[in-house]
Amino acid sequence: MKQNTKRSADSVPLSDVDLRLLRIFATIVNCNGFSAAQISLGMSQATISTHMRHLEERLRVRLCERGRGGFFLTDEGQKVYNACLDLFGSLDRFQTAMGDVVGELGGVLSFGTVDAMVTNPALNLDLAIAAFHRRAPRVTLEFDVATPQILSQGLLSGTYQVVLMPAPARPVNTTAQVLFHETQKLYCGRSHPLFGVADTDLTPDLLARQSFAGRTYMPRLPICGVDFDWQAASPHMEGTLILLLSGAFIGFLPEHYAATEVQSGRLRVLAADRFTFEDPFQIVYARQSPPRAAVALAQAIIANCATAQNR
Amino acid sequence: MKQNTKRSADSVPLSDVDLRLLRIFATIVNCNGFSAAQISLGMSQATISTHMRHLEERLRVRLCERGRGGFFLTDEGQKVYNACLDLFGSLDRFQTAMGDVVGELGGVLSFGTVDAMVTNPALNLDLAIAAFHRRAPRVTLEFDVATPQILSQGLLSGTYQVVLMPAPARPVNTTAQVLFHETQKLYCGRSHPLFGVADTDLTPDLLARQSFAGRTYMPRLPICGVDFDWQAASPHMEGTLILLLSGAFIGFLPEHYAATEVQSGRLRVLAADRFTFEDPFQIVYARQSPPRAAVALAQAIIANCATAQNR
DNA sequence: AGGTCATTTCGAAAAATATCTATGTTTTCA
DNA sequence: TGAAAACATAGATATTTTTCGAAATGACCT
Repeated sequence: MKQNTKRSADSVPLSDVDLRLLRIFATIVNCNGFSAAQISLGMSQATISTHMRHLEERLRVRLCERGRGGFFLTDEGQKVYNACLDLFGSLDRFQTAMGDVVGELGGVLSFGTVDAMVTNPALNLDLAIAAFHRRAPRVTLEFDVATPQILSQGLLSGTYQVVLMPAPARPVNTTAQVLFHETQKLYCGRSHPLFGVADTDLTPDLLARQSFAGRTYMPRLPICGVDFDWQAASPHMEGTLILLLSGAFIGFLPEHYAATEVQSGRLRVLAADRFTFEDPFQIVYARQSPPRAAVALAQAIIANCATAQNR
Repeated sequence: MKQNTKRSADSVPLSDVDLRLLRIFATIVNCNGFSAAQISLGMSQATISTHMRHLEERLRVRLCERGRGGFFLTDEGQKVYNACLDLFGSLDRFQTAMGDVVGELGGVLSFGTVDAMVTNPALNLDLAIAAFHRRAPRVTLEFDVATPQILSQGLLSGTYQVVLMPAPARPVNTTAQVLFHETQKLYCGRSHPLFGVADTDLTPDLLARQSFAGRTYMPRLPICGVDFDWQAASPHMEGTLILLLSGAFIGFLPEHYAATEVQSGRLRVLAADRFTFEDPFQIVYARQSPPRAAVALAQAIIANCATAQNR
């Protein structure tokens, strides 16, 4: 018998055995060298060398330069390495799915959120995660911080299974629940010209003339009736904060996030009553066949959120 | 040496060797039985049986019932099978990426389109595919027909690399080019009350009172000034066509698609001059790191489209 | 030139895998 | 009840894979 089997030497590698080579390759890259990878891989460096040769033969490409001059990836090696990480992600997800089938919560769960969620007093993310880990101790939790765009995209592409993000942009085919509303107020730094101006003098017109620092992903529409003059933008809160502290810009921050800076006198609220809006936040996960661990995490977060609209 | 390595028996399977088992499993499912899979797999039924046992031991779940009573998947087996198809898709994509690195166009390329694209005279999809295959003969082309929603979602999740769909809903992080405009006109079937009515008597008001069959994914807004009475919807053209032929509904179809039915007298245009609109169609693919084969296919389609706005 | 470091190559032994043939077991159907 | 179909199991064997130790290479430093 045995008609096909043997992988034709001219075809690209991939399949079965080769997967191990890819894992070895990735480990070598992480360890930055063959010798250093010995411990991680638990094999002699002679063996490692052999494996690398096999992989490079399959791919017909040199993946890394090595030797006395140091270890570094070639261009192709970099691409392959990236592709590997993607692939391993898929394999993780498969493993999670497998664990689901068997009934045990296991594998890897990727959670993504926008930044500045720690200081939020209503959302007890730490407690939620503790609770989740108690309930699903064998799940490896991957915690990532990114922009809403990246998050919703990653949710669709499977990079994230659960995501915490502002509400306006809910991706299709997902289940979402609004968790809380974040109060955003307008601030400026101590050295900003408006720092000493009385609230009553802060006309929309005056504010519209100031350099404004916004969130990169926000639409540049008028806010609270003011058509701000976007002169800077940052995708995250910390960036915005620094811009404001510089004294060159005014901009919005979540109240809880700005609180400490306000107390220390480095930041000031501008007409708190007039320039404020509520940003709704939601917890989102895939609608069809979300891993049970994903649902568990979402529930843990909802349960631990003080102001959650518990349906 | 050798500290970890060995997969702990209690952990879920996955890894290296097991991948082969999954492939075997999928083949068995496709063949609907062990004996039938012998030829496809090129191994004796005894061997196949052994493999299945191994897989089920790893997963600690019975995947299928077999025996004289017939072959069928258990619930778990069905889930695993689905997860497998996902996983194989990821592996295909990895292989494509690998081919890209080496410089040869290979692997699998998934193309998705809405239906009723064959009869479109401007778009020479057949020619485009022929040209693409000449240029990239080693690429396995997967051709799928689906709704715009599914298509744009699949584009983001990596299920499709290239997609042909109506223009309004372009997903983020993609490259798109409008290819052509499809002329949509209003039709009704031979047995419909309006079939004999003169065009001049077809007032918007009269049309608004007819039962209307629309496309599932279209927003239910007024079209050409008429607020149609949605009483049926289908996600594809063929469904819409049957609804119209039934004589119970009026509805829009692409002109080229309705042409044959109009000629045979089974369909009639309703006031062609007044009730018509142009639906723009676009070719879309991922913006960052699209496989080169994807770009090649997109270009082939653009090149072969008569009315393409060649930038 | 000599020494060192990182890797490569070689050859052989051990371990794991894959597969077959032949023979049971179970279930269905006549 | 018995034959046939579909699968399971056992034992034997061939093949592949993995790994290591030891020696070789080759660049770099002094």
